[in-house]
Amino acid sequence: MKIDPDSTVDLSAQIAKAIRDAIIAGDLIVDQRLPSEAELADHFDVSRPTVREALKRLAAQSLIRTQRGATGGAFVNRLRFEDAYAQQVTTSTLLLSMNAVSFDVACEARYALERACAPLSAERRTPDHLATMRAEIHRQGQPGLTDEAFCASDVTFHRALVDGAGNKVLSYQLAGAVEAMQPLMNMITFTARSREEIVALHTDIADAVEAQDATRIDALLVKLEAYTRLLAHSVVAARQSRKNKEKTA
Amino acid sequence: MKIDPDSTVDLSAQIAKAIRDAIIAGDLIVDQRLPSEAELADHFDVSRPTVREALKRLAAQSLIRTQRGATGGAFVNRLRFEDAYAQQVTTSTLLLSMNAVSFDVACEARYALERACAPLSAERRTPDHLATMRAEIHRQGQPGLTDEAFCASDVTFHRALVDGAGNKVLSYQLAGAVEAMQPLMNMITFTARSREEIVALHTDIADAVEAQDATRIDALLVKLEAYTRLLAHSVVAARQSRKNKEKTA
DNA sequence: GCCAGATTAAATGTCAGACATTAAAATGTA
DNA sequence: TACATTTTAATGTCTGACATTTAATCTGGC
Repeated sequence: MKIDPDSTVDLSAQIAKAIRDAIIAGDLIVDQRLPSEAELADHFDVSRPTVREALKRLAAQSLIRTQRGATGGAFVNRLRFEDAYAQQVTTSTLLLSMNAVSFDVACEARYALERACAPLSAERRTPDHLATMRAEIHRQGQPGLTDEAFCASDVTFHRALVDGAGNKVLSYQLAGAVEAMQPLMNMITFTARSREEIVALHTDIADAVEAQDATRIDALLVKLEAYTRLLAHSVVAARQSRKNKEKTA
Repeated sequence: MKIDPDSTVDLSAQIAKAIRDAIIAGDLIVDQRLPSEAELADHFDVSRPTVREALKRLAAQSLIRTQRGATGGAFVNRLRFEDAYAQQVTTSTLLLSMNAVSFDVACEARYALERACAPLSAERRTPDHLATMRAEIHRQGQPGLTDEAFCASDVTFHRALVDGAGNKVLSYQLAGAVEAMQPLMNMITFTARSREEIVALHTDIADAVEAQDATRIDALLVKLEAYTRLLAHSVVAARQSRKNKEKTA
């Protein structure tokens, strides 16, 4: 592991990269302890604060964890699916908001991916997944539910559908796509009428999943996507007309 | 933005979280300059090194960038799709290797997602995408190509297919799934015979994409997935039998 | 001999102050 | 005005110190 002290790049960034590469290459294995900060400082010929900045960079990516105390230090972290989920959701959310990704593009991506899960989910869903879906459908029918809570329940419902595929990698990849949509979905105001419509579709989907009818799930997801986009467009249109009114007034 | 100095959590982690939350909430907008390190240290009532550790954490997630000089400082970074790609690939790769995800599970996820792109790609692919696919097919047919180079070309081919869908969000989500497979694919030794087979399938896929025949693309991807898994299994089997031989010897 | 408590040691966490380096802005000059 | 120089404000880095945490070790009493 070496760095170039003459490079214009931050020393801490270089050190972080060197260690990260070692982890990716398998030179440092899970739960292995890195040398102490003092030893690393000595090795790279930099000061301890510089090493610390490098370690914090790695910690931010969940690549290492640190423990204080006598036998403490920095350890290569086993990257868990849950940790990766959280990061992916944050990244995806920011990506959508900062790049002004349109509702349609995000929605298309989400449903395309979700439909990819449908056949596997039809085949492998467990009673647990079905139970979660039914429970969320029930929650979505409750009067007095805020729009935020409705959206959150929607996310849980769809995650159950995705998790039903019984493929952790698939679930991980989709977590970002589904959850990153939530801020966009939250802009929609769900009327009693539209909630009824969505709950009906969700019920049909749950039935189809229970019946292990992949074709039907796919068709229902297409319908749900179309309906969601219709709702979003009507919100945009309503805003537009309000704007025009204010202009003429 | 506040932190709790009595918490057992690192101050730098708390500060990073506070700033990250502010960015996600939209309180800090793209390209906005954060207060200087000295000002932040003052605000949070900590020392400059502590603030710096927090900023490095955010830099590691591409949430901020820093500039030196008189008008320098830390700026909220526009998270670009390319930056997010890179991070997602790193995370996905580690996730697969550290959690001992089986070839079959990763492969299933990858092809499920890729098939989700197929209909869109059939509809929207441009001459550029087709050209890339043809070029990579040609490269894959060259004799003397290393297995690594063959795999890399395979990734480029499949990314062209995915990008053909013309949905940046979809491309982003799939980058991880496709590229993270590469280390696993690299374990396979591609014989001349198997390369021929793959090139033939790739050619058929390119033809189907050009003909905008979504159904055919889907069927070919299913075949390609089956063949890839077959190859992987034969490698595993070969290794197993060699092992047994050594044992008895 | 063994256990509980005190001590020690080794590591990270934090701080203070200094200097180096960078790059833009302000200033001076032909 | 155009160009070279100086100033300035910021990040990057270093040194050295102290605080805190935690496990291992030592020590005294039973």
